[in-house]
Amino acid sequence: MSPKQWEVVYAGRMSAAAKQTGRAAPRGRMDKRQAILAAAFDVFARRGYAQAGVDEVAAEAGVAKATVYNHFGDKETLLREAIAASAEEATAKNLAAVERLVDSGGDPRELLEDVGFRLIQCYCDEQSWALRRLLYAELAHLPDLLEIVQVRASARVRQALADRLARLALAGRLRITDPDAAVEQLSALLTGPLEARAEWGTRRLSAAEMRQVATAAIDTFLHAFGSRA
Amino acid sequence: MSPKQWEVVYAGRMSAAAKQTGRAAPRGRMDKRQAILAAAFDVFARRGYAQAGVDEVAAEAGVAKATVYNHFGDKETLLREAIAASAEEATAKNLAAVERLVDSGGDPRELLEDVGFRLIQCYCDEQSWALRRLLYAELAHLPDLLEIVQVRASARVRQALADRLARLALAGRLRITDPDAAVEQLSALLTGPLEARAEWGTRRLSAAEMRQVATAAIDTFLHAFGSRA
DNA sequence: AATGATTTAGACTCATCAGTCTAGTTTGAT
DNA sequence: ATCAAACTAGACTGATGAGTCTAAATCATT
Repeated sequence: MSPKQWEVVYAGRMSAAAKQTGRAAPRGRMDKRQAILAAAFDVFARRGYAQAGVDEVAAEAGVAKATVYNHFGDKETLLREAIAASAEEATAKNLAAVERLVDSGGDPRELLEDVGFRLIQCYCDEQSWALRRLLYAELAHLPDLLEIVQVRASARVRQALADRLARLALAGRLRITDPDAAVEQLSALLTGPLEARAEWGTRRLSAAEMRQVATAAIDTFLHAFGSRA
Repeated sequence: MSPKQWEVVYAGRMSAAAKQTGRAAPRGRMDKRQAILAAAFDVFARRGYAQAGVDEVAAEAGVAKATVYNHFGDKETLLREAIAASAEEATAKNLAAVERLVDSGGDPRELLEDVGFRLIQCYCDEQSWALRRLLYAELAHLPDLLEIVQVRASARVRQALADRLARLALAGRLRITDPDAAVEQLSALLTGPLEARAEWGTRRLSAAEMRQVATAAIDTFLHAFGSRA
């Protein structure tokens, strides 16, 4: 990649970060910064925040420890930024799945099963499990992590899903009075069974098993919210 | 309490622990042991495993640090035992709720809503959130915690619930083919919405809100599994 | 009262690790 | 080619905390 292109990425991220958080603008070269964030997330996810050493992150990022401190100031900020970046990434994938929820005239069951399956795939992604683990783990002493993930990830996906369900209801494909309540039930049905089945993220699920969970979830959902119930 | 009574408790716990884990028998006086376990869980839950100091646990238990080591050998064992004890306690409460699920001839909706509400109350207990947080947090580097909680807590409650649902189905109050699948859907509907609503355990839910979640869950559940669907 | 096990306060060792500092090297832009 | 900013290796400090040890005190039992 040429220097010009890096600049574009750099400027893009800077303005986004500035708008959203008002934090001091990141300094230093962008490729290093990205590498550090990725390494930090991996190491934190693998070892836990307290057990992870900044030296270790630096080593995995192929960077000197001082560079980490030059970019992020301290370990806590590094965690926050790594989590925020990872959450952003995961959200994008989730939104892409929700976007497929458009009425194409066919049986809504098939459509919902497809989108449900895709959402389950997102949820079962290794990084996704790691993100939730990290969040749960550090929530007690870094309560502001919640805001990062809830506002910038979870709430956005729910909002998008509610919008799509509302449109399907308006088109007569579903019988929904409160789209938010419907989303609440749907996402519970989709993700609830995964905790136990995937053994809280320690076991990989086969595509078949994920499909099965999606089918069961949509079946129950349609009994409650389908138009020809 | 008299010394005799302590002996009884002591022996009881020893044999149970020996059967289940094969760990070395606990030594020392039982009241101290209990106090340490309770304090350890509190401190670990409040600060996280790595951030918690054994000195801190000892202080909160009103005990010398050496006593902690005399009872549990090291910090990791202390965590395991504290989690196991807490999980046992939580399971007992859950099972008590499930036990109320008996056909009394009336509308099954009311019955299910009552039991659902009670299960939600258990789930939203401060200690219950702390337990899940701790579990999630340390699962990555102590995988055997999963077995403790899954086998001795989660699975037992699901089993009991499946049994009760099967009896209701047999009595014609529900239309269920696979009780395990029904339990999976039901518990997803009951607990799924709580994560977001309780902001992952950082916010206390009102009884009214818990009731509302229970009502919505049972409503959806009965659309799918009620006999006069 | 005697005894053996348990508990206690607190000092102590040793390892780990966040964060700093230094002195020299690389890099990108002009 | 030059310059300033970014990067590097690695030594260093200071704090924290797990686990041990000791000598005295307390407890339960006989």
